[in-house]
Amino acid sequence: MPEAQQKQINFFNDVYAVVKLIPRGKVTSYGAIAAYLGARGSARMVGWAMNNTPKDGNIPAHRVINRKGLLTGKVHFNPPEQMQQLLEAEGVLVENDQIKNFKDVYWDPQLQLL
DNA sequence: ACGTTGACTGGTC
DNA sequence: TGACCAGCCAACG
Repeated sequence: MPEAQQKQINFFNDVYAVVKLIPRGKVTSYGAIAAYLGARGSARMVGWAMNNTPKDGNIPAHRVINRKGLLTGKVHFNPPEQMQQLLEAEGVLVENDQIKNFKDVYWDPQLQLL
């Protein structure tokens, strides 16, 4: 396997690992994950990684949103409505593709270190 | 090789 | 929060 590809897969795995650590009923942002991994590039890489999220892995991608609490990635779900549906099922209030109690449900990966 | 694009973010107004 | 801009890096045509 090419070295570059291996490196990218490791980055993906890190992203997935952090996403899996997000407690039920909580959400976090792409930037927070990027920062936790050492800001390797930028938050866009996290979004790119999510775009390659393996469907067969138990990745709660619906818990990853942008800094404004907006469900920017809902269109990448199948179907898109499922993202909000999953969040609401966990107790996260969503309205108009946006987290209502964003501050309350926000979870910072850094807390995982404690 | 270059320009565009994107599940982003932080600063400014 | 909204709009606009710049920085960011890999993928794609």
